[in-house]
Amino acid sequence: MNMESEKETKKRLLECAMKEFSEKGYMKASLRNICKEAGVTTGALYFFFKDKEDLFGNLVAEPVMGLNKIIEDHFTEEINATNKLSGSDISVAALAKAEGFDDDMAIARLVIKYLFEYKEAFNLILTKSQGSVYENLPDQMVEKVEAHYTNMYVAMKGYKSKKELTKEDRFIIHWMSHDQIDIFIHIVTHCKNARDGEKQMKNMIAYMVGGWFGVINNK
Amino acid sequence: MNMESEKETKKRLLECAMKEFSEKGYMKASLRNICKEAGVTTGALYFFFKDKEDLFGNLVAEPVMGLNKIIEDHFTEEINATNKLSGSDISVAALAKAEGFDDDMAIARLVIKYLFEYKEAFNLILTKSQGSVYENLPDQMVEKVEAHYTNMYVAMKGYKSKKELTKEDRFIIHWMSHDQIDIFIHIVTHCKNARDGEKQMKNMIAYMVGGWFGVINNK
Amino acid sequence: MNMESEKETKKRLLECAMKEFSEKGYMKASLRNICKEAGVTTGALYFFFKDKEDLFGNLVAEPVMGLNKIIEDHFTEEINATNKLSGSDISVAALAKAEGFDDDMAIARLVIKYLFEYKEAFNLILTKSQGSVYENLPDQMVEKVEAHYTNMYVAMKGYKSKKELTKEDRFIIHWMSHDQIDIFIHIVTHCKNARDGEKQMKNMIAYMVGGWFGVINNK
Amino acid sequence: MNMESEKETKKRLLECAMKEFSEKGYMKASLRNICKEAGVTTGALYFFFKDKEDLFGNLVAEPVMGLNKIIEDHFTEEINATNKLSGSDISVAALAKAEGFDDDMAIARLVIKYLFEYKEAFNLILTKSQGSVYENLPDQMVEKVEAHYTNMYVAMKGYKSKKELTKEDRFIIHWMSHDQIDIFIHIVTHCKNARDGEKQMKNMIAYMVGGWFGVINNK
DNA sequence: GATGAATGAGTGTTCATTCAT
DNA sequence: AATGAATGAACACTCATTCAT
Repeated sequence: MNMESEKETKKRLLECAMKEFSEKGYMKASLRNICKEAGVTTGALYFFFKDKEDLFGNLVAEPVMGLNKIIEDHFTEEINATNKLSGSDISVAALAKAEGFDDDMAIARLVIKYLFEYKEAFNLILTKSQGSVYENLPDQMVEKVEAHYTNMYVAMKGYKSKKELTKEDRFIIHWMSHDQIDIFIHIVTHCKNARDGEKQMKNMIAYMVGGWFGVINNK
Repeated sequence: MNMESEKETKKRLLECAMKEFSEKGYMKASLRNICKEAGVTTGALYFFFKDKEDLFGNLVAEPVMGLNKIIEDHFTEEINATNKLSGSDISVAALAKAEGFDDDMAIARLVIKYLFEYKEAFNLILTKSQGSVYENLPDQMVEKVEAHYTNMYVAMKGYKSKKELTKEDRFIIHWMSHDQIDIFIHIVTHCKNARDGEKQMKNMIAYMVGGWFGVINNK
Repeated sequence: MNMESEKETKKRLLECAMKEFSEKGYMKASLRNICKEAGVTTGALYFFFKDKEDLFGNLVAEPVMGLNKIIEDHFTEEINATNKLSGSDISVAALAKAEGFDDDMAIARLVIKYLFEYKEAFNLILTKSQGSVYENLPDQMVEKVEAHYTNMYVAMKGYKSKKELTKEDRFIIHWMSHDQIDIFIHIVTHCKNARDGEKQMKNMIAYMVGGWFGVINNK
Repeated sequence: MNMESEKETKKRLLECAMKEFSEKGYMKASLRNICKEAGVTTGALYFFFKDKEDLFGNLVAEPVMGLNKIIEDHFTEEINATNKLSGSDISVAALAKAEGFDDDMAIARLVIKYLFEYKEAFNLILTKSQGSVYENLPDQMVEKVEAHYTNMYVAMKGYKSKKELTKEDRFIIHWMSHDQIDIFIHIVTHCKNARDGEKQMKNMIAYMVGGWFGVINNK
């Protein structure tokens, strides 16, 4: 068990952990099983990882941070830009329409590419993390998108400020933000690779853009 | 513990189970806790319920079946109707456009009303059932809707038969079916009552209808 | 395992626990071992006791409370009595000398009798409780005695109030309080029964009284 | 980690061990923690020390041996001297009274000075050694003192030989020996330095001497 | 109807220790 | 002189479930 392993034990543990977590979910996954599968004792696992949460974290932390960075880099600067324009002129609406969604497609492509780079990890977080600290990740991402979408919505509706938003406005904005994230989740959990993902995304963007106009023009 | 309880034990167990499952989710819920809260021993629970799954089932089975009936009553007969029409004439598209969504709003109203009648139960199934046999209920409902939506999609696209459906078509149909169900879930988990739910639903239907046309007219 | 046990399992567990704790001390005692010895599974133990601490508590809590009551009943009322006399007259010193120690012998007899009633338990607390919540019990008892002894010391020294106490006074009072408790501990851990304990106690009281006068008359 | 450490690793390990043992006691102390604190791996510890017991021993063995030597140098020669005198004349009692306690004060001063020289170590042995081979050190020291005190007691009582000692005599001798050791323990655990220790000791010696006469003159 | 007792397998985690390099 | 890796046994504790009464 020396010649063959040589520092690969950790890798093996991570692989087996990925398998176990993927099959049973965070809570039902058994560290004993992971170790048995990896051919080591439980003590070995605790040499490499602090605890169950840490083991799971080693599988998903990096991808999550990378994704957060991508989203924040994109949306926060966009929010700043929009805020500077706020209250200015009619072209805001036009801009939102014309450029907003093109932009979205660009970022979406980026996100999808990233999601598939770490497909396994994101599948884990998105569908098997209940019980871990990552179980609310989708919600957290929705929150991040929501600020951006609120601005877009205000512009497209022709509101002069966020203060004009009704309770119904806020509800549908939340839904659309949720749905945007859900689209990404759906793609990464239903497509086998990034190319396929991007291909399907075209229709989904069309769906979402159609949805937006449906909402904006409603009543 | 005799005069006061008398056959109310089961009711009390169900109430406490609802509370425990809602707070901790199916897996983390402890039967011990439920019994302690209900003021009985674990043995009592096993007199009324076969096991943990059965206890959970008693909380949600009826609402689920009721919902299934509503959906099936509506969609299966519609599918039959559509199938008889299949391949016939241009009016199908018109019908889909004109009546399809009106119809959808009607059924949606029905569904929402029903969901809120058993709000607690549906919240349970929809957000706290991981680990139980109900964890895939949303997916199962998506499947049911999908057949109906496939027909609608075929009609609106002007296809002569389902055989013309591409892989991309099937993918977006699946997504839209999923999204339809998600709309219901979103409403029942985010609105406090049926009236509020119906109110928010108008925008969501607009979103969905907009999305459909976005997809149908895409490219 | 039914006919023979019949509600005696708890008793058997307590007996085995007493044995295990006495042999290995609180920390090194193994619940597994206790259960094995008692012929039940670990789950059974947890039916009767909340956790390790609770099991230990069941062995010693009652005796401890009883002892506390005896001590408090005796000393707190005596402190009240002394406080009412405070600052009054010379007879206080006389009283302390003449009656103080007689009184002590009376209470000592009471305490010793009680200690031997629960000999095993007190041996446990006094010598094997490290790691449990009872590990500081002797210190706590010292504190209780200390208030009483401070009053006695003040009276015997002829001080008008506690404010006259020097740092050295306080130190020796603490030591003598500690020693008083230690006498009880010594007796219960070195004598086989109450009769023997009382017998030895006479000399120990003589030692303590002699010590007091040695201190009071010092310098 | 080379330039700076260079053979200071052992010293660092000992320092960290002292801290850990002092905080948690022998049993609860974690070698892992000690090594982490010292900035080395557990393997390093095992290069310098055989095992946990050996590590603890390295902190306390030398002081313990030193103390033993002081006590033995003093008491054993005294016992020899007394033995030679045994059965001789009345002056023995006088000697015991007059010189015995003066002598005790001298040796006590020596002991206290030594205890404070290795204050940390003795605090460790005296209050944190449960679970290690040193846990009975106080008892061992009591044994050593006991032989000496037996002789003193015989002399003061005017017995012609040890054979006259009753069970009660032996009991109170054991207690007084125990108390003598306890006085040292109390001082080293309650005083901050040797000067303070010696100061408080005067009263304690007065207490002990008073106690002795109380016992000798009893009944 | 319900209790009280008990099972047995499982959980994550910690520990002192070992040893090839 | 020290590391990094790994062992293996132990730990307290929790769980759903069973069943005689």
